Amino acid sequence: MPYRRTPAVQERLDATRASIVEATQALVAERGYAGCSVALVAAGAGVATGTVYRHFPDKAALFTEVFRVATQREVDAVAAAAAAPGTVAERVEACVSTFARRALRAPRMAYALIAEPVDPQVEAERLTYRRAYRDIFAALIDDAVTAGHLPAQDAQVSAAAVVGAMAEALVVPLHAGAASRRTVPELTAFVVRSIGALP
Amino acid sequence: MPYRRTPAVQERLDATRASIVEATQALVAERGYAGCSVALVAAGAGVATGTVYRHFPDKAALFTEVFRVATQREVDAVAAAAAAPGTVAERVEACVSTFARRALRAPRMAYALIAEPVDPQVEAERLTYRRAYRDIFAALIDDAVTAGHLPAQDAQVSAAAVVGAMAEALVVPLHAGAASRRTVPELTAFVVRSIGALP
DNA sequence: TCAAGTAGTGAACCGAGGTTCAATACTTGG
DNA sequence: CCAAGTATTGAACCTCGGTTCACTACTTGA
Repeated sequence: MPYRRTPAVQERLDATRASIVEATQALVAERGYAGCSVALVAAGAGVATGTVYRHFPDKAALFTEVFRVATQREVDAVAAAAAAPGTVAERVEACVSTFARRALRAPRMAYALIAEPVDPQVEAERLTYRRAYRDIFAALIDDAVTAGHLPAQDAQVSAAAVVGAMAEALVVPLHAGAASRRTVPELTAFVVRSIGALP
Repeated sequence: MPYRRTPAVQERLDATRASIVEATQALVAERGYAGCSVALVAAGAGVATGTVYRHFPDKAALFTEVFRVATQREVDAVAAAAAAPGTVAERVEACVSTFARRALRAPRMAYALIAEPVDPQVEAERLTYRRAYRDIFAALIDDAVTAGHLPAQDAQVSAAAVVGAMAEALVVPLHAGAASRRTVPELTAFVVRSIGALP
């Protein structure tokens, strides 16, 4: 009975796969999707280009996974902020400032996740995650409207608009490399007003 | 004294150029940038591919011009709405509904202008036009704040957020092909609230 | 040590689509 | 009609980065 894939080997395989993902993340964070060839990824991970294809069917799949992992981290952070106790305004403020501060702390990566042109497969993933953000805000808004803390409104539309407002208000600062000190509080105030909450 | 470029010839050249631009617009409106090869553009304009390159240095230049013309039309429409007399709320409402209605009337084109992945040169143009939209709203907000009709706020941030809100709230409807009847009024209400205007 | 089988390699391959250019068809003033 | 110059053509070219695959190096249990 010859070769079997032992736990030790599996572990090494997993480590290689992880290092590929890691190298890709690092490259995206440094130069965005644009400057991210498979050859560069492989070099970054210390493997041959062919090895990348033993772990991912194609480049899009690799990028999709990297995008998914990075974005899920952000979504989780915002969801945690939304789950904290407090008034609607406080919770929304927490969400917005969490999102904005994290984005501004890693501007190149944030730009890649939010706005950089990507191929259609990754773009589809981006839509999925925008929906995840939207759902967080929609739930918050829906509850507050039901409880009478917010004026009647279509939570889906409001939530989508909030997500767009956050993204757009940060695109220019992300390009510039840093936001003015006032951007985050201004944006949170904007969002609080937009859903009709009292500060 | 042989060949000179006579007015008649110049007219024909201009017409060819225009038909190339027109064919590109039609193609983008129909299938987006993704399904828009130079060969297809040439076929649509009834010329050979080489002819396209006698009018534009490269594909990106052609696309940039098409994008610019199409977007300028939209910006002008919104600017006209902003210039109409009325309260801040009324004028902002007019801007938002103008933008939204026009987008929903030509969803594929609107998606191409607002959100479809494009190559970096066209993306740069997109940023320029987002800034144009932003400037319209920023001027409106600035004036109203100065006049005491709106609470103090950073007009640049608010305006950027408004633009993002409009874009994002429409992306899903544009993908779906049509918006719910409520989307436009909900969005206008959102924007009016967001800048602190009284309806 | 060995046979069976898998992971890793990286140079070569490849396709799609933008771009070029030699050849052709026109246009112009005389 | 002609010479000089221009517009048009479209098949061939080129590029470039994703993908493949024959080959090598390992790993495994007996």
